[in-house]
Amino acid sequence: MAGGSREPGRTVTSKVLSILEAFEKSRGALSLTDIAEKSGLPLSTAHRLVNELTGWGFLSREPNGRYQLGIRLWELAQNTGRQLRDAARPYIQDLFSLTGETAHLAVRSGHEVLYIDRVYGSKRLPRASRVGGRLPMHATAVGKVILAFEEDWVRDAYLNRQLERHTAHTHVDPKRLAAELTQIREQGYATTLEEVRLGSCSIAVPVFHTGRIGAAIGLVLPTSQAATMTRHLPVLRGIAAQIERATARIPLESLLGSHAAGTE
Amino acid sequence: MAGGSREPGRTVTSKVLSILEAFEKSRGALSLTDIAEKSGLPLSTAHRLVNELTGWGFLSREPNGRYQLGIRLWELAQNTGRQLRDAARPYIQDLFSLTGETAHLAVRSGHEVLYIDRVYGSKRLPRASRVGGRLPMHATAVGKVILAFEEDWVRDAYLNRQLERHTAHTHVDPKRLAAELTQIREQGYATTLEEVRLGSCSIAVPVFHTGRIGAAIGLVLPTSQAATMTRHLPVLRGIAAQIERATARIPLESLLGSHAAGTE
DNA sequence: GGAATGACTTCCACTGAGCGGAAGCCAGTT
DNA sequence: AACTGGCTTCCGCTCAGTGGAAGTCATTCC
Repeated sequence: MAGGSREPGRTVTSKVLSILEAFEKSRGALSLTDIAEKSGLPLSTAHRLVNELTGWGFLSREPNGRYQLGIRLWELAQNTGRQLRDAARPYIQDLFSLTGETAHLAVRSGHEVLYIDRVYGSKRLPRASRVGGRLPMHATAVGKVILAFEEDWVRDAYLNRQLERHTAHTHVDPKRLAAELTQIREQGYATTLEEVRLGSCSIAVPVFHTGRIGAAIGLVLPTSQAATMTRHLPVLRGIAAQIERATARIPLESLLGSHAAGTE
Repeated sequence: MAGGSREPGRTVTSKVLSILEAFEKSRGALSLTDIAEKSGLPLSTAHRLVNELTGWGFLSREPNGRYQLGIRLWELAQNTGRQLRDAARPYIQDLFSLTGETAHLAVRSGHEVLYIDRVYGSKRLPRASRVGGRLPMHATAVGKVILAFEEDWVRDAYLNRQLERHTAHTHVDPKRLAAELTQIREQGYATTLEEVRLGSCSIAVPVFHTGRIGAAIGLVLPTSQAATMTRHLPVLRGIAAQIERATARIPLESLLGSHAAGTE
């Protein structure tokens, strides 16, 4: 039957999930053709699956014919990690109101920091991070502080990889980074200075859970405030302590559902 | 061979999605057996699919062997409706800081209100609503205000259904509800008094987009404040205007991706 | 201790759901 | 009127998916 590009061995499940993931790679709505391309599926296969997903509300179709992730997906996903987000949210808000700066809550996911929550003001700011987004650990204050307090093997594994450079200021030398992490562990907080993006710096402190590092909270500020950002340390530490208290009674697994679902 | 409960005609996609939806019906982690039961699949089929979903990070397995929705799902879903949430978030925060009361942003989804965002303080409060959660429109202030300003056919369709009663105070008489909606349209805000849950009341105002009702913002307060809750109206209206301004340039579809993916 | 229970995992031969090339359709565009 | 690009439908072949049954592994109970 004339060859064809049939790629046997691919499960239906993997096709469905590829379709959903196609939307991660690109902002905004996708046409059927885009989806087929990004997910590596023949057009007619994509068509059939996309239709079914739309029927279930996992995709939605805009008036112009393009597709978007559906609200059903979002609704479902709200259950994920809710314990941590819900418990920590008011404190992250306090952190923002007390400092007036963009405040973050992040955890480790594989070799990256995953931003769980973020509270910010209405002034427009250049946003490198976003809720649900990932950044490398060595370039962010939340990442560094998590890495610093992680178990040795996690830190060692991390430092053995090629460290991505974001700006000229990113610390990518494993030796120097290791030394920096030691210092962070001693002083109890981490900072960055234009290591993800020019114009902004950040400071973060650890949040512990059952004796282990669980998450980190941090602030992002314009570089102009770099010299004085340690003035926020008392607030950061106070809020971290409150989050620790609020989450202490929640079993670790149900905080994020064993959050090592690391991409990469 | 020999009968068996094979249910032909069921697509793989539907099985995968049923598994994901199984987690909506029940708080917390599920065992494989639970999943199989809730999704109506034979155990071995569920096992295979669950394994694959876990591999992709759409489910995660806790140390105790139970499954949870995975972070991957949550990450993906953050893209949904981000435009509206991100644009409105700072204003909802202001609404909370200015009033000190739990603040909500909600849209209509089918015949229900869907809570898009929620800002609250650290004091423990009985929470009827949650982000990603749904409530009937006639029992909530945000719901009533959306219904009041919706197109006639939406309102008529709604009133033609059996209206669910949550407490003794829920307004379930279609005639009286219709009159109430007219009044809401005239006065420009809606209130409830213990209509979802005893002990709390609420007030909400509409948020328009391109001339149509797009969303609603509201406050939930303890019943003790019911008599004076209209004092928050100026703030509510001011914030609504700001959200309208902030979202005006965003095309309607990309706000939530044509949000009528209504369950029910 | 060992049998019984409950929950998960693996196996494997049958089969229909899924497949996808090709043809059809429908707006725009030239 | 021919062309183009993107979506939708069709349909016979075939392999991914299936799920009953048997195997494994804790835990509980006698």
